[in-house]
Amino acid sequence: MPSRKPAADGVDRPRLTVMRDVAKLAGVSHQTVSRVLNNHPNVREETRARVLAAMQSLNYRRNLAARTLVTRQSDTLGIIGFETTLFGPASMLYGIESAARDAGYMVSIASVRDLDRRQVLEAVDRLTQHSVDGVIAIAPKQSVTHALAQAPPSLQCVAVGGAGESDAAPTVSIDNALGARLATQHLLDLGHVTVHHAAGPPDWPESFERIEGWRRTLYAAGAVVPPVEHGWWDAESGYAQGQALARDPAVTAVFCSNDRIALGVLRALHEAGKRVPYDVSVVGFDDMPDSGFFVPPLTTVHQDFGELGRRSLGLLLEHMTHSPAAESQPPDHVLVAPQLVVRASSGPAPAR
Amino acid sequence: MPSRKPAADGVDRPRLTVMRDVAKLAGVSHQTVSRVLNNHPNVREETRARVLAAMQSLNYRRNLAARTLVTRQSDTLGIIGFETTLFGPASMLYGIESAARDAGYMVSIASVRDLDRRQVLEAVDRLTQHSVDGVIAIAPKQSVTHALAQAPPSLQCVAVGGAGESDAAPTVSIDNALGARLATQHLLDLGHVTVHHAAGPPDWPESFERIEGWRRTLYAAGAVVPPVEHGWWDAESGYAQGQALARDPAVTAVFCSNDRIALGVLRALHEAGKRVPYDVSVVGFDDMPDSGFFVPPLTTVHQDFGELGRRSLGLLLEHMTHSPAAESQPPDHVLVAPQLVVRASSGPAPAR
DNA sequence: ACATGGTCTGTTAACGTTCACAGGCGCGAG
DNA sequence: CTCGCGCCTGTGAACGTTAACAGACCATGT
Repeated sequence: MPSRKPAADGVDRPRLTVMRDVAKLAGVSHQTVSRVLNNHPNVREETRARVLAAMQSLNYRRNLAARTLVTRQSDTLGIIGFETTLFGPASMLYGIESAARDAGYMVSIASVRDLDRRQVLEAVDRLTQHSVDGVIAIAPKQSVTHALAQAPPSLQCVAVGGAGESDAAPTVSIDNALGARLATQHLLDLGHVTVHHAAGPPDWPESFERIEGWRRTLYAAGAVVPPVEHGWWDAESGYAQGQALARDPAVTAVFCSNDRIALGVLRALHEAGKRVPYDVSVVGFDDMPDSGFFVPPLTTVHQDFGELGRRSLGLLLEHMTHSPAAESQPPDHVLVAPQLVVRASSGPAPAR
Repeated sequence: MPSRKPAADGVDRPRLTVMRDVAKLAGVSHQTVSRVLNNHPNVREETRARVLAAMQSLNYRRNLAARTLVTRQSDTLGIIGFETTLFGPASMLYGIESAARDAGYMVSIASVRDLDRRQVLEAVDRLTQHSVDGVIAIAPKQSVTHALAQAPPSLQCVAVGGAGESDAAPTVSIDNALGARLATQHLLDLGHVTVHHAAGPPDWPESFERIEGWRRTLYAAGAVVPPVEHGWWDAESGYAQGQALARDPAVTAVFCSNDRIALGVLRALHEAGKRVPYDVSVVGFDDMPDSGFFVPPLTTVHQDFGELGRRSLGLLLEHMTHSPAAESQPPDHVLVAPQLVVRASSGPAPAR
């Protein structure tokens, strides 16, 4: 691995202030400064104050690299990101980062373009080299958690968002099945005979679990389960699926696997002359910031991505503290409950 | 500053493999291993191969903390992020990160909740402590670039997205005035007598520059410049502005400061019975992934956030290499040109 | 008076790299 | 043959912090 970055021209060496400088000014040894810095109990109050004052006046910052070298702790967490330009992942990222900051950690991010094992392991490797203390993977597919299992065992990893259960790593995710049930039941309760589904990609657990939740709800209600079309997560795919649904007069209610798909479906229905919600009801999933301003405002399943991020951080920290103790028991899984947000896009089934 | 993170229980010390181990196995000195690692020219080919093989078989990874300690280079860049859950900032973040990876850098992120000087400086401080080699600030407001000027002079900073010119730091941003001109001129060319504007927050340079670009274009065309309402960047604000605009029969064309505002305007117009584009034309700014699936598909100004991220990284790297040389000349500013994307939401002015 | 133990502080040795320097070796020129 | 000058390699000392240990000091109980 050649290092092709601009070599720091060794011309300027500002000689930053270090512990010894502080120590000299405060008239103590560098070790005492260290003790003050690390809140050791056995420092006389007056000494501590003197050291603190010296640090202040010299504008001293401790050198984390040196600290990391000896403690093998970097106070840095790694995040493996995927599709972080989208609202969901971006929000999780943000949630993780703010929670991490509050806990005194820095976060480094390693994005992957695809979720294959090679790229994920490479990301883990880069993070490991930068000696992160733990890793959170924004991992919407099983392949990631599997890859994570191959990470050095000393490195604690947790997966967030997507793949529910997994014996490879602890996970935090939305209760997708519950969300799907809420949406579907809501539509059934409105009198719709059945509910169609505009799904996401079939190999994504998030999509799969929503399909299952939808299917089971229909089944439990004795409703027929219409065939499901698969697509991608975007409005374009929703538009295509929506066009097909609009052609079928039996369709009075559509549950979409996310809000972007719903946006496409809304447009397709509109162009086909179907009025929402009078002719067809539409429900989404995610509750993106502007979903309340679609035409009409979208009924959807709200998921709290920030909470997801915070919970995953909590779980990681927990595992980092007593890792060897909990070695025996299987990794735990946190499920966060989503909430139905009813707006104008869903209404009573049209009279027949 | 107390450190309240879980203390690493010093029970397990796996004693990772270090240079000395590799050296011993290859029958050379640790220094030769270092040379191989850093691609120094003066290593016999055969020796290099032996060392490489030893590294391979021991699965050696170099300890970056130690390296950072002595070289004062961490191969890590810092990003100061703001509102990173939104599409624009999130995309820039991603663009920066991928470009950084290609250049051999890791990125650490420090989000700020608000853009006041204190928080920005605190973010810089956290990044400095983790000894980043440079900083890119996603800085939509002047206050950030000003704060950046207070950063330790040894730390190279660039600002991206938003505030155009600034003598405090080099910047990379979209040519907002140009974008506004493209949008406004497009509507004028369609025969609209004038163009109204649904603006963003007045104290954001991005918003301000778009207003100016819009205003100047109208002025140059001899069109009257309608009063402008200010709002936030979201659909809710667009909706409110849209309701007011819908009441005014003179309004036949609206240029919105971003796509989310446009979404709200579209809804307001729709609810007021105005048909887009037959009664009123609407143009947005950003070209978010799903803007092509609004009802109707949105004509908008496309900005390439990823490119913005990449360019800012390039600029930063450039400044890091020959920083003392370019000391004298003022910081440079890169402007990226946006592009008009014509879709269905804009059309000829209605006959009167 | 003397051991005992607690509190506070200083000394020395890691941690794993890179840098500066010093050598050994071979080869062509004097 | 010897000198000098390239290559290639090894030795020692940083870098700035924390960990381990030892010592000084003070109070307390016998």
